[in-house]
Amino acid sequence: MANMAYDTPEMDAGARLKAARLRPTRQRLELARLLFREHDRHVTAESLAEEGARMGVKVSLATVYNTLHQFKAAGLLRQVVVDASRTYFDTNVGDHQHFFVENEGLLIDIPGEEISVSGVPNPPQGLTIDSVDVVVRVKRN
Amino acid sequence: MANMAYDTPEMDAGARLKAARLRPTRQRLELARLLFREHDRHVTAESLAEEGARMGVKVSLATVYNTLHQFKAAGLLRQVVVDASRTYFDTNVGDHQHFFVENEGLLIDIPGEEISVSGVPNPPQGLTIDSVDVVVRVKRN
DNA sequence: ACGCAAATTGGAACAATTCTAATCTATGAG
DNA sequence: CTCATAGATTAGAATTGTTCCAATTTGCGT
Ligand SMILES: [Mn+2]
Ligand SMILES: [Mn+2]
Ligand SMILES: [Zn+2]
Ligand SMILES: [Zn+2]
Repeated sequence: MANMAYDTPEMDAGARLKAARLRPTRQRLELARLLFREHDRHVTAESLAEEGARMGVKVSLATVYNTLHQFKAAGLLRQVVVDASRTYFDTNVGDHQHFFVENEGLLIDIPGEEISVSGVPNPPQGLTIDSVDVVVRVKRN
Repeated sequence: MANMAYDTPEMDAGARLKAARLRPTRQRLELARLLFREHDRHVTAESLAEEGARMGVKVSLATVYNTLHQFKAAGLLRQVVVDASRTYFDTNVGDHQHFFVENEGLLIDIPGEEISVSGVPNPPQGLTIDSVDVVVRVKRN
């Protein structure tokens, strides 16, 4: 077997779950296949559930929520906060930022190398930086 | 009368509403007084409603929501998206960014002069930049 | 195969927000 | 001033996204 990165898009769903120490249940396998079929997907619980339904995957909405949170906890997904009423999950866990198309609820990646934030002051005493998130809000002309 | 900026914190609630072309109702006046009493406040509808209740201001929650949105539309407040389950409003409408203390739901201002974002690529065709928002997520040690 | 911890599920519960339709009020025309 | 009316407020219902719950099912080590 060729040398392979720990977590690659071409890694199959089973291996992914194993690496994350999550039981490879039918639901998790099928959701992982949907999620990691392509790169850089941005989904909400609802959108993923719908996609599952369309693809004939039988999973309850509760399980979609559970799975997204478990994948996030396992580092397979990251959560992106751009909208006060919906939670987005991102299959791209690397360093990058986002354009957010307000009226469409669409997220577009900005590679981490392109963008940079400088001059972030030290946080107040007793606080440690977790992440620096940039959201470029854009509107369709 | 001394020369005065268009929208200053020391401006009284009535003048503020007049400048924003909003009828100076009792509720709007009282909420404006609470909001602009100090600089740089970050409130949620719930927190402002509670504060009102504490201060003996009689306003319904529906009106708090209406008022926050109207103030925002009038440019008196800006909305800050940092949490997927709550909407924050900011009395500081100038250029600045935020620390967000995750578990406490607390927002802390970062002056706009200190922080700077560079390398934002041009948005995809047909999209125009609305704002560039930086959220530095921090955790209590 | 069995037993059991872990996972799934439908539906109830929740929390934040918006909506509705009835009532009240600021305002400006007369 | 008085009044008519457009605009504002309100209680409570409705909606939405998400979490919780208790019952059932399933993956997996023995
Ligand atoms: Mn502020
Ligand atoms: Mn919600
Ligand atoms: Zn992304
Ligand atoms: Zn602020």
